[in-house]
Amino acid sequence: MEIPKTYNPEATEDKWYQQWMDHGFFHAEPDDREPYTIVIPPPNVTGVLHMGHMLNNTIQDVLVRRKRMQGYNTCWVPGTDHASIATEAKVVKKLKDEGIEKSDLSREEFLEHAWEWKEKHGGIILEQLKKLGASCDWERTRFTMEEDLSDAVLEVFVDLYRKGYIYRGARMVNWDPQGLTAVSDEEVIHKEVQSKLYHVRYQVEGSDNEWITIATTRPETILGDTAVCVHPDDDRYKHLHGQRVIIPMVERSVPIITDDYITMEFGTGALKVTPAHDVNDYELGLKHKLEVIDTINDDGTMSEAAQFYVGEDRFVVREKIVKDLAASGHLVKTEDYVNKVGHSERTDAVIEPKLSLQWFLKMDELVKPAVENVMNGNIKLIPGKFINTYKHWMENIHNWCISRQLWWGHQIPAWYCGHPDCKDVLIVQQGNPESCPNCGTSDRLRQDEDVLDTWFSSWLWPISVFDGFKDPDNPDINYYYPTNDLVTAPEILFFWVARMIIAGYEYRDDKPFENVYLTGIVRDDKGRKMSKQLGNSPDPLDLIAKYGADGVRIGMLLCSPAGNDLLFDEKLCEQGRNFCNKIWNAFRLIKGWSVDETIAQPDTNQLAVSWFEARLQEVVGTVDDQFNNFRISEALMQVYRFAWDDFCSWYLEMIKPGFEQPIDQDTYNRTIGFMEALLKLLHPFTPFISEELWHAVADRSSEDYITVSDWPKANAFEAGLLAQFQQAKEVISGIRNIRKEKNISPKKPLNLSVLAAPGSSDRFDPVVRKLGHLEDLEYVSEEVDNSISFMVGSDQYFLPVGGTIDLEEETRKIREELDYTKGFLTVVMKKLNNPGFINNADPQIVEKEKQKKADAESKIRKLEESLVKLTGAS
RNA sequence: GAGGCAUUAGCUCAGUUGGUUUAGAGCACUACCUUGACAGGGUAGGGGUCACUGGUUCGAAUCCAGUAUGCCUCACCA
Repeated sequence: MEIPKTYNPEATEDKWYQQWMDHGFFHAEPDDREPYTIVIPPPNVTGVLHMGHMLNNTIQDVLVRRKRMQGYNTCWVPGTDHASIATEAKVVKKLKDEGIEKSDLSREEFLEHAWEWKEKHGGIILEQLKKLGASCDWERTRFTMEEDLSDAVLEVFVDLYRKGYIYRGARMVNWDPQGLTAVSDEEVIHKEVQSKLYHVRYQVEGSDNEWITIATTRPETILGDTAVCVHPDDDRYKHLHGQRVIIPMVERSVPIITDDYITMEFGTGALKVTPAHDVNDYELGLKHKLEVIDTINDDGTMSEAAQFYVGEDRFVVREKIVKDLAASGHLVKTEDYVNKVGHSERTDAVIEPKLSLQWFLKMDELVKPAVENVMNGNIKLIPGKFINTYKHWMENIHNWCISRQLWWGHQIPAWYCGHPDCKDVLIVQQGNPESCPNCGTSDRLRQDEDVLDTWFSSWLWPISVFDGFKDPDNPDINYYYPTNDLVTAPEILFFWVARMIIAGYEYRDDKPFENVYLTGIVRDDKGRKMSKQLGNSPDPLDLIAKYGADGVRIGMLLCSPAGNDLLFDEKLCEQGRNFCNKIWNAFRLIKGWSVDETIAQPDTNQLAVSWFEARLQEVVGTVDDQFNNFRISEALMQVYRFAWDDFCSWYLEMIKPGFEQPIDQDTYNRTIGFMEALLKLLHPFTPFISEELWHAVADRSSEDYITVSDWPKANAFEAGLLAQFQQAKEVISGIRNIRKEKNISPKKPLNLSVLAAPGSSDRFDPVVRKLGHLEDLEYVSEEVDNSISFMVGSDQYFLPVGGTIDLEEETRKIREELDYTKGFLTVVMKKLNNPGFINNADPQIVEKEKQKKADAESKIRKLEESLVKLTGAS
């Protein structure tokens, strides 16, 4: 049989994925088994796969595949998000590139383009997930803007409106002048910016030369000032209370007001008040009934009301106004200043606080069960450190601005009647109203132009994907909800996770999921976040082409402790690929053996099998524990070492027949069984190669796939066996060590003499013989002359190496070990001589220390004897 | 500005309620081996006053306080 020297992912991945699909292994329907359910964090419908998705979905797939093998009815629901602002921005840009302005299109025309774009690019990312091996139930793929899910969104809006949680009002919102929409507080990213603090003096009205100096970072808003505010207790300004000042350039007279909101120490202690363009100034304006002059247009240019530089961008105007103020003698000084400026998460434009009519959702009531059930552990965040962050956010939550001035999304189900008798009467309902309930006419009804925030649909995801709104008592929602695990990035803990929890309790009176596993952020090897702009993010599909999907999955998981950021390095994928090759070659070795059913099982093989059997049980137990604690990276490392060290380096070496010799039937069968168990443990991590080898290692029926095989169960095992083998391993290492030091060929036969301590086991002696390449192994009752010795535990081993022995060298080695052991004994004795230790420590611990003492003493005795012998001989 | 999290080998990390060798793993590194699975391999080895300073304790990488550095989240000081 010709087996290639290396594993070829290309030749296997698509083949198995197709077969899994053909067999419907990923599709789930409710039955009487226990369900295990994950809903995917829906990626942007027009997005492409990046490293974050790669990590996130690999983890989900690992969890799902293991549960599937454990016999759960697993359902991983995939889908995409319409991502209103991101997608709309892309479509606008695409149209612009074609010379079409959004403003030239009607809403309907624009949406046609948008749907066209969605049809063309939508779902690419889902196809990419298949390359990764994601075992989603593709028959359940959902999209947040498909009909059923849209209906759910509107239904929830109407319901919350009727419950009094949703209101419409004029408020200061975060305005994105590039996206031309309001965004929620959570979508504003505050960045530190090096800017200037300008000190500008305003003349007191009616005075000759009396001035008040304010400090501002935004001189362009001076044109909209409607007051100057000082602290009531500020002695510097007390004589000015009640007076008025003249705003430069626009020459407007405005009052000097007082408010204890002012920090006297900051700047000059005098604040210019621009109610239209600052959140705090707006509050001051309301309180002091100030005029509001909106000097900035939606697109960030100066408005007519500004009077100067109308139509020019606010940042250009800032420079110009500073020059004007300097020229007119109003600018007192300019200093460097670092402040935080809000930027739009989606467009990165500087956010402009703007007064506008928006829709809001009141959060204070809704949030209560969501806080409670995370705090009481009903929903677990993993790692737990995020609970603090969650709690803090939830307790300081603001009302959620849910309207967006966009077209791509769910249009708000609210109508206004333009009839003169009923100015702006509001109808909120699902579906077009036939007529105005107030005046009875229908021809002047118009729907609110805005759409809803994207998250206003995705917060319903765990319910809506199972049609829990359309049909709240259907078998799917009853069976799958609440789901089990959610795997996502901490970045969207508030945007999405918290809000899903809120919606879950509001609409199902139950949590949406039990565990939230928060992954880290993928960074490059220099710790920078991977991003398109930096160009430091490898294309996941390129990586898959280069290292195979399994290799990349291992690469991702090797560096992904839960909740910590991971520094991704392509070398890890290489390591993953090498590991796949290692497994592949183990298979090659086994398949290369010829089996002779007439030969009896040699002792070494019998021992190897019993040891490996025990070791397998131990590893399965450990891996299960790690999975249960979401320590996925560690579970992988455990399996990795089990495969590489235990299986390849020890087990296969033990049972390997001599060159061109056959192996006995028993051992061969057991080995195939072990290989199968190993492949099962590997399957969640490396689905493709494990499926490939599953079929290569034995003949399978047409329904027999590792994907649907049973996960190994951890059975009881003989712990003593593992300890005895450990001893044997150390003896073998000792022999190898001496060979190396003495330059003896690894395969030259040697004789080993053992001076055994009472109670030591000789069970693995056949293994020591074989792997130590021993001619003979004998037990002696006293030290052997002319040989080199080493100790393992309390047993002493002697190897006659022929030729002369370097006495000095041997003496030095023994002294070294003696010193170490004496040092060790000292540490142990310190504890045992300490009455506090004896009296306070757990008796079991004391017992262990006593045992350590006995062992060390016996070892010291033997070493000293050897030393006497050596020096005595010289 | 307020909270939170971290700091262990060159790198990435374990170290599970304080006591399992005078701290472990993977990768990287060094030396040697290499025609019978794998040079993408094997064997062995070097490498850490567990960030710093105090404290609690019979005993601290582990608990407490402070310092330093880094990261995250929240926040309306112009």
